[in-house]
Amino acid sequence: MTDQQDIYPSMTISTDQSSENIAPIKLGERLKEIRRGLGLTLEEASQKTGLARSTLSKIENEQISPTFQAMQKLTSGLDINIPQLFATPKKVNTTGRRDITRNELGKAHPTSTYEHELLATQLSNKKMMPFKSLVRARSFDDYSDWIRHDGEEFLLVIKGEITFFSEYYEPVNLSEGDSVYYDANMGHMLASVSEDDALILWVTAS
Amino acid sequence: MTDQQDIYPSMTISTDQSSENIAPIKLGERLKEIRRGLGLTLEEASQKTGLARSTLSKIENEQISPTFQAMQKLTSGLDINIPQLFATPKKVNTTGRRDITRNELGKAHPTSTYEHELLATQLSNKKMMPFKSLVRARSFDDYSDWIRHDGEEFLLVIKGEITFFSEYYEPVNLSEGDSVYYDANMGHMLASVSEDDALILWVTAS
DNA sequence: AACAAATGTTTCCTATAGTGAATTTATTTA
DNA sequence: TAAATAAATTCACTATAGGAAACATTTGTT
Repeated sequence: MTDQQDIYPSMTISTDQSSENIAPIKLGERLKEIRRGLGLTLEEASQKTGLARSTLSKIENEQISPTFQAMQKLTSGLDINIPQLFATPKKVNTTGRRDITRNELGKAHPTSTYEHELLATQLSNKKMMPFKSLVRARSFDDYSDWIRHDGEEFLLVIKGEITFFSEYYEPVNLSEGDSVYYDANMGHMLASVSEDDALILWVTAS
Repeated sequence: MTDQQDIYPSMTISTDQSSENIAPIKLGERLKEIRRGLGLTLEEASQKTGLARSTLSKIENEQISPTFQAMQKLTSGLDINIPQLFATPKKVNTTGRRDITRNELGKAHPTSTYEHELLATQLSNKKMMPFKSLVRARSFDDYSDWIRHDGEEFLLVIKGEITFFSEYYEPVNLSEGDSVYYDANMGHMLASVSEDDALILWVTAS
């Protein structure tokens, strides 16, 4: 699945762990709060960070935009967390999106071991990526190696029966209606047990 | 669904964004990975970020230390978040969790309009919450108001037929195999059309 | 191979970040 | 209150980031 993600925008998952997407960040203000919170003067902060007193002053007053180097000195010197200093400027607050995919009318995406049908491909930047898959593989050997990628995955058997192989567990058979939720960093793969290819629903999030 | 989430740890969804990683940083290297991962050339990245191609090249090769301004352009232009920039992608937190739910053996959770069956309840702090639901409601009037909550939702009709009502769209009928992906902030609700209660799979992420 | 097209790097210049010293502003103390 | 001291800001300068274009390198094509 992973290899072609770039080509399919609808396959992109918005990782969106962005903190409270607060306004266009007032880094200076923030820094001042932090320094004050630590009860430090500019001079003391200067000592700790190795940045000139004047530089700190300018940063706090938004007169200059510190370099990454400077920020590293700041964060290590004052022992603060870089990600916190940032805020993603644009809050995408998506609301009201909707995408219906009729049965069998998803976007086909065949591989050697699966016949994927991508769902909700009209929407990009989703938190989840849902798709149905026909499991063509019949045994472990149909794969060259474990499948492994970021995020978590949920799968539900819609039709047929499969064996679910995973790196840290014994293989287990899943029948219609059975489901499994797992960490996708753990190697995993599927094989159909039933005569016909099994049909499953897959949802990924990262 | 929302009202009782606190009581059920397995219903909690990990919003993530925990502080985690300490600044390691080969920023340039990391940026290059990200850009490449997005399948962008320097020129394309330049267009998206508003930073000169040469500047991007220098940043990637650690020849300069970008200013905060530049970094903001980077993160908003490439739609990446800061943790992503600072996280070493190597740290595979292979938790190796796995949770199988056999057909009809999920955790029952009945309401007036739905008969929910929670799946993967052994795991807490998941990115997604999957559950099957029998749709008992037969019409719009069975609800007092729109259902509305944070996150995004994916639903697939397993059995029967339903009408999907939503705040900004006309009602639409969904049959077996049909699915819909929508923003859960948008008011939504379901009613069974079929004689028997319809069975659906639901996955939520926020 | 020879060429063309694209992608990436380096150069050279301007704009701006960073610094120590001078200046101003706040705070303390007599 | 003013003087003394501490703290923060501004000044004048140097160092470095950012941009346009030249240059180099890679990739694809005939």
